[in-house]
Amino acid sequence: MPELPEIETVKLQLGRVLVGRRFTGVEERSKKTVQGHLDGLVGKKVTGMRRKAKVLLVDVEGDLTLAFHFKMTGQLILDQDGDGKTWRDRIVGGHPTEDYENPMPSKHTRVIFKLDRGTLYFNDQRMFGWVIIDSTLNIEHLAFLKKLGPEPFDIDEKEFTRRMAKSKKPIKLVLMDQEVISGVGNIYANDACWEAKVNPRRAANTLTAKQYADLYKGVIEVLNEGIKYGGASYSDYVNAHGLGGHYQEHFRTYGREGEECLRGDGGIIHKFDLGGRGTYVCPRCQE
DNA sequence: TTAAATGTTTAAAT
DNA sequence: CATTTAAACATTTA
Repeated sequence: MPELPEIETVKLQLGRVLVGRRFTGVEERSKKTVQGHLDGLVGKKVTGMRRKAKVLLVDVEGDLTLAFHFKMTGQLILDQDGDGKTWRDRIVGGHPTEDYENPMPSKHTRVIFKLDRGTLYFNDQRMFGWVIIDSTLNIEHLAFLKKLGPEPFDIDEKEFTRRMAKSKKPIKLVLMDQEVISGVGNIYANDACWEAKVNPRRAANTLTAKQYADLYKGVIEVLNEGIKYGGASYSDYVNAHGLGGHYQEHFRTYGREGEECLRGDGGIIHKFDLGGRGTYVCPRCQE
């Protein structure tokens, strides 16, 4: 489920307990998920957690770093007592599914990290996600990370405008282009456009100065709100566990097809396809 | 049975 | 070259 706020939530919640733990074993269940040699982790402690856009970085003793990309359906589950059975001792993050409370490992478990206390499971239903282990330096020089644009938080309105206005593509696609700015995916792009009263189809170089400014503020606002609410999830598993993920209750447009616009302007949220992704607009305030 | 799903890459078409 | 469209990756669920 991974957009920036969801990964940030995993970093914060998981980081609290994972930092300081020591790897005691690894099990690679899906070869295609992993790049590098995980066995180098055994005997080493986690020293820190970082995030670059939608990529989670776990720093480990000996100048090692693990990089996780959740893509559409990646999730991390830390089972703290290590029996894999009950969910009450778990810290879960990423794509919300029944696996949040199912016994671990499940059929979607791709990598198992055994710890001195507890077990960490990387699950990924659709197997688009990846885990890369390498030296910290090499991870930081990964092509994937190097080509990422800055996160919205790291640029000002002027730079945001400059970057957006370079393209004629629909503004929503430019928002989601990780090489222009990074961290914004489909949900937050939809909501940011609504915040700014901008039609997602509008050519990115044709917005008014006010619209660029509003869009910049909108992106920052929805991302910050996402982080504040602990990311988004479809199910209520996370809520039931008190482990975060309430942003879905605050979606502006995403998943609200047929519902009234939250501005109360009487518009009915309309869904259409843009660049192959579900796109939601209020025809009243986003024209 | 068909469509769609919170990501990214690649190729082909315009 | 810039942009658009489609498909691919693999699986589940509505």
